[in-house]
Amino acid sequence: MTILPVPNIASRLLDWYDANHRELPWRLAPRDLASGGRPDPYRVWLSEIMLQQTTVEAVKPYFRAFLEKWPDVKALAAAENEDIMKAWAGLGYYSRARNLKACADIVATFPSGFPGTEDELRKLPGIGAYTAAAISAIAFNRPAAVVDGNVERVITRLFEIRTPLPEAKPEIRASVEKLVPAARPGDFAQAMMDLGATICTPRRPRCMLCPIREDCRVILSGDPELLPARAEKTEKPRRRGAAFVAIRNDGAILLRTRPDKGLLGGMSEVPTTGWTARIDGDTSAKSAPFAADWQHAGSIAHVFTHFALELHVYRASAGDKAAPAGHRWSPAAGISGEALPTVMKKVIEAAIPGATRARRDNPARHV
DNA sequence: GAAACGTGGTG
DNA sequence: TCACCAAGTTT
Repeated sequence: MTILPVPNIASRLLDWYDANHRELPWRLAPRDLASGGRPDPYRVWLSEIMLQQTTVEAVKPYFRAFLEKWPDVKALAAAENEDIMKAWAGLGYYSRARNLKACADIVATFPSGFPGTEDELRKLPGIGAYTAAAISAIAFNRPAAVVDGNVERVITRLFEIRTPLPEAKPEIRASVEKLVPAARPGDFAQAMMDLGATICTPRRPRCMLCPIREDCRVILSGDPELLPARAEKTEKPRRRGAAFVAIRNDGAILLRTRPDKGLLGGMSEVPTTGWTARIDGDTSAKSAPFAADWQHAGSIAHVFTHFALELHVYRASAGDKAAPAGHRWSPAAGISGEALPTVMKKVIEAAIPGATRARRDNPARHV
């Protein structure tokens, strides 16, 4: 009797990918892919850094803006750090922007541009295990085991790995290494991620549409939604503080720049009481940058990865006062172009509604 | 290994 | 309102 060969998991996943892959700004157009083209390593790198812990939809406009401003790694290396921080503002995890620039500076000195091996990529700032494997596989078509959050979800369900993360990581990696096909490792990596993003979703996975459901252990014996299991997380502390929006006669706002390291490193902010300490900060107007008729303008709430913050916002007219040491007056028309993290945009909006919105007539508007 | 590090979407 | 989570890296 004849036994028909059963296509293996990678084959079926790639067939599904060919028919169902997402078209994304950093991916090659289908016809270029069909003719054996490879995506530009610079674009792959840029997109992968932006996509770290960040949704595809959030990344798209930033990716387009960066590519327009800095079309290649040499252009990015030639850019001012400050301009990169401004362009990154709102995307979060700002150390990525600093590392992006540091990495560009290094790669711009390499005659052949980005290296293609995981080991070499791994040495560059901002590139860890995942990103090194992703660039190596996607841009250079090398058989790297790409393991991100999507892949962890797909693999733990496929093989019913009930060990909680992060303890299960080595086992997951070993499983992926066995699956990576020699022919199309880059497409395989992206297929796994697309499957995780569109079919094997965290909640309510669409198992009926899954190209590898026949191989899936958990679909038969359990609830896919329960995997991957995760170690218990610690409780998120709440912190409080006050923020001060000083407004000069011409509408300029008093700003300062945060230190390069730590939370919101290198980003701009209005003066505030301390609020990154473990203890609650002062929420009164007592520690304002200078004496003035500070008016309470309400409070804003913002949730960071490891703590929730409540900032009481105070507003005052500052006349034509000179900026205190370490501070500067930012012209009203240029506020939307400042490197302001979202929490600070909330603060300024609470004091001056509409102040941070980019306007057509605003020359400082970025993007 | 654990903690620090942003933000926006979703149920 | 809240908890979870998203193409993770660094210290």
